[in-house]
Amino acid sequence: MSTATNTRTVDPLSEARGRPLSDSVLELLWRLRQASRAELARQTGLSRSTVSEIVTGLLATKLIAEVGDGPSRGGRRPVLLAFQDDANVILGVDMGASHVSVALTDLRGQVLCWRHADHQVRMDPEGTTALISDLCQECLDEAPGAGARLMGIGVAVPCPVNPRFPDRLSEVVLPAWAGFNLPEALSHRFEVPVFIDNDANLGALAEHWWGAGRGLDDFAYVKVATGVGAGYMIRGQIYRGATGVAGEIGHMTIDPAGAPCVCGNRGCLATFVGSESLVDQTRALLDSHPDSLLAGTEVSLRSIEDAAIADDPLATQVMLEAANHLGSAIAGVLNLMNPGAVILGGGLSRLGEQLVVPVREAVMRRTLLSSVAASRIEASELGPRSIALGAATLVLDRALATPSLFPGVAAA
Amino acid sequence: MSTATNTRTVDPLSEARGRPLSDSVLELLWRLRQASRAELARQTGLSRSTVSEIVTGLLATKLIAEVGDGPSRGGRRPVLLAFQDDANVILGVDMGASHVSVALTDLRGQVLCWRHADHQVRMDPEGTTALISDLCQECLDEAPGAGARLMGIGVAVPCPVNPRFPDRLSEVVLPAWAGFNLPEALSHRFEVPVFIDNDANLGALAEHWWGAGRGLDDFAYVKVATGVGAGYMIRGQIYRGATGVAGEIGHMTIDPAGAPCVCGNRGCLATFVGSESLVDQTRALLDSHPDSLLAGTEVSLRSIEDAAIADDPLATQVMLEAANHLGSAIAGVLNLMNPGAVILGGGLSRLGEQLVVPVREAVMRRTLLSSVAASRIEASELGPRSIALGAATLVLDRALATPSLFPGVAAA
DNA sequence: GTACTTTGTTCGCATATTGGACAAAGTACG
DNA sequence: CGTACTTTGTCCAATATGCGAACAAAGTAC
Repeated sequence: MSTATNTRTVDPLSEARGRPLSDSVLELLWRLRQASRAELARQTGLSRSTVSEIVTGLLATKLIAEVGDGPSRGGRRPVLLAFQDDANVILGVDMGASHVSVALTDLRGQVLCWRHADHQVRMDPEGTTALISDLCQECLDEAPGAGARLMGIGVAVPCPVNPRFPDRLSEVVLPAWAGFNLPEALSHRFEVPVFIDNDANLGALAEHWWGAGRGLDDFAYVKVATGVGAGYMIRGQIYRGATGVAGEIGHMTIDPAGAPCVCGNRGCLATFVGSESLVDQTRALLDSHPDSLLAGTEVSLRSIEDAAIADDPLATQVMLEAANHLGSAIAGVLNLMNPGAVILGGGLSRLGEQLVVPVREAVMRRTLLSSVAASRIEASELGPRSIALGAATLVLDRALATPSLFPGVAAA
Repeated sequence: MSTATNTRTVDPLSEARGRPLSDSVLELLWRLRQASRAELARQTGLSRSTVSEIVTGLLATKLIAEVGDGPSRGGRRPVLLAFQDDANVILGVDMGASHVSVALTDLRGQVLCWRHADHQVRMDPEGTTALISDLCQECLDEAPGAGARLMGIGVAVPCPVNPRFPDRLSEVVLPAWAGFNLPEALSHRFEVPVFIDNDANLGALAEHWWGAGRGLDDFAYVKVATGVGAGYMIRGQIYRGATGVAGEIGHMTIDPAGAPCVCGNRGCLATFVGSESLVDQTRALLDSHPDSLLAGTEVSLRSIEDAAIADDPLATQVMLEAANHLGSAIAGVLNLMNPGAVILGGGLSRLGEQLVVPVREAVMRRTLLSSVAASRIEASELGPRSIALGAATLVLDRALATPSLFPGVAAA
């Protein structure tokens, strides 16, 4: 009774089985973009008659449309059906520790509108919720007719999400948010279902659909920004662990003799590559690099990244060390989980190959098992918008798996 | 054309979807052991008429039987149906680096017959295959009528298994076995389907069905014996990674300044807790412990375990150090994967709490994230037979998910 | 122009499952 | 006891889903 009607849990595991085959037609057409009924029949294994019937139903929803004839394959020319990417829009919210971003996307992950604001999210649930609502509304207002076509909102949060209680944000990471129900607030305001998940998980989801993880059902996404976190795709689905805290790579022990960490341990990855640590390291080295681009400036993670991109020797050195430590942790991920790829995201991935190459080298130094060492290690293809995009994709993902989530599609 | 008809791949991912609901009746009755048709209808959500029809079919296969009336729930007394655990038998083969064990089980994981033989498996595919065949035959001969009721053979191998080519054993770990097709040989000899998987994976499966992992859909099993390996249950299924080598925990770096490992790296877990390392450590300490139980004996992993169980100070010290290093690696597993439990198996788990308690302490020292540190860490409940049992369970697992594998059940 | 191919629809059929009716067998209680 | 209600298991008609065959429309190949 207390949960809002429109707020959805993250992963309805119970419905994994017994999904009607007919649902896969829509998903397939989404993937193919365009196809004839006959082609859909061939690829789904359904009969042409069955596909015809399903297509008739989908045409009524306006999610697909007939768009003329295709080329003949030696007989009558097929009627092409096309998935209508603009039939609906989705809002994706990236709530960071100190910023909020909102993306309005179509059903192909195209960003139609983008809003970003710096805000101290951690301490201010009410203000943040109001800000998110405003940014969402701005996006909807900017795109003509978007309000009426909105099908859902996805939210990425910078803390673990327990799949069993997706509405409650972790009191450990965000104590001020205890008892505050962001999804319900958004669901009430915009009257659409709201889905929520951890930011690294949604980065992985975005890469799986649109980026370097396309075609891979098992890979890891490592987000290196203010903090470090990992998200996993396992068998094509986000993996959250038993209690939703899988991917806490930031507190892996890299060096038992390292510096103490806020978590109470020593030598955690976060103590080497967290933004605070990188800024400190940079400041300490400034004396011996008086001609660095960073000399005399207010050093921040972003300014270090920029300097490294500009080939500043000091910043490059800091990044190389960070890459080395990242490599140690990633070697552990490879040994334990054997992902098909490791995709590096977050602010540091702006460095591209400048980051990836030394990480690869560090991994090689730590894993000589040939099969493991062959794993792909790559930078994100999606850039800073990947988290908000992933949040929107969460909604799309659920809807294509369960078409009754689309407005206008009758529930099975 | 080249694959044997009866050799099955490990995990037919493709058939995950569209499984007929009727199949779940058998699985449910297996879980419940006894239930009436009405009870099955309530729990599956199917109508009583449907369940009745399905039950009629299953009765004909002798997999289930009517076993009298149950207590009334306020009306007519229900006819109890019982799963017939002895309707079929399964052979589980544990092929280690230097031993072979075979278990004959019923459909409830009960070991009906057990055979064990030491053998240098690594270099001798032909001899090992013959030995396995003989041990299997002995088990079948010992149990009356077992030969006719055999439904399948599961095989655990001490190397990674690529799900896409389950028949080919890793040339890296077992070079002499390259091109040798063990499953095909067994399938031809016994004329039943043969399933194969890695030993740690099957240890995890056994714990999931019969041991400390019951009721947990996400946990890790760590096998500490001659080598160290991990098997994962993820969402109730074995997880093998992108290329089947997930769980290579033995080559995780514990200490970057540690001793060199055969893998070319330094400070791997295997260099601390592998049998060779433990034997070496023990020998080195023998001088300073002249009154140890191990003094003057041929030290082996097994004798160290025995001595530790007998509270020998030297052996205890070696085990404590091993537990400490194991804890480091397990802390990494907890941080990365957030399993619901970590179950310790293999020879060292004979120590029980003597091993588990120091491992827990070491983990606590390395993971202070409250949610992670709360993870259960336990010793295997199944003992040395767990791997062979898991191999047999692999067959049972597949058959309950796909009843047409049971002899006598018509294919859908 | 003729023979073959491909597409999409229509229609009858097979299969799985449901829901209602019903008889058998029980309980609850005056 | 007898009556009213419950539960169980079966039978049967109704329904939904998907398939295959047949067919007309539209195209290609030569």
